[in-house]
Amino acid sequence: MTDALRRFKSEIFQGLAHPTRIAIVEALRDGELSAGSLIEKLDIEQANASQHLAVLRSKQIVVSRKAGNQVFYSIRDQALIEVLDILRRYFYSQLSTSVDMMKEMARQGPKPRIRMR
Amino acid sequence: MTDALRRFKSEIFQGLAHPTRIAIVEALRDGELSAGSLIEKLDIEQANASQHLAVLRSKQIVVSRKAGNQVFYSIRDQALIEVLDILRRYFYSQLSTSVDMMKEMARQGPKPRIRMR
DNA sequence: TCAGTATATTCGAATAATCGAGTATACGAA
DNA sequence: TTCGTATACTCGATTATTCGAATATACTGA
Repeated sequence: MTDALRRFKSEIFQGLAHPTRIAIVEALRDGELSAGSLIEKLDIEQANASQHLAVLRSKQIVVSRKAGNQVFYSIRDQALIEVLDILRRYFYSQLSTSVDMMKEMARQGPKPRIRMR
Repeated sequence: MTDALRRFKSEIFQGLAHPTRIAIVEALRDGELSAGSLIEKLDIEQANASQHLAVLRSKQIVVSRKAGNQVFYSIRDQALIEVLDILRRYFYSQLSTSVDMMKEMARQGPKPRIRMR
């Protein structure tokens, strides 16, 4: 049983292990949004959004509701928001002492990946 | 800054996105352990353990301390334990209502990948 | 120095994740 | 039915993760 629990947790973590998917979950924090609203709000490709939403669905992180020809997504459990909040605090507490963070962020720069706003 | 925060979170999640690494973090819950103790306790290959520990180190999830011949690992921040606890509660609350969980768990057993929607 | 123990790293193969482009499906309105 | 919109899925290429095996490094004690 413990093993199943660990697999379950790792699936949740895997589901959240991408910046875009975190952005999606955070965007849903205050309530459901249609896939289209998410795409617009996050400025991502439609196909990409759909793929990430499929991942979130498969890990049971979000649930979807169909209304007419749109699909509304919402977070399945508030616990996940709690988790993100804990990590936000963790991030800032680390920031004050950790210069390694700079390394981590710089690692993103040199390669063709451009981001970093 | 929001972007960096999301990348940070996703790195943490990625670091925890493997059952073995979750087992390691849980084993460290009550205090530091040497790499050897972890290997024995979790019954995993030495090289594999070392690789997973390297991941956890690179994501700043654990810190290591060298003492003579051995290396002791501990969790960098209690926040991560909190996160695991939240997910444990989440798991059990889902269990009572979610039959999909069984599918998820069954998927882990035999080799053939079933694709269900 | 050498031998033994503890841990880390490298290698190569297998698997999985990711992306954009293209295509398919579902729905509402005409 | 057909059209237009919203969303999902498939494909192929690229990159990342994972594993065990082998090797390397670091430390201790003789």
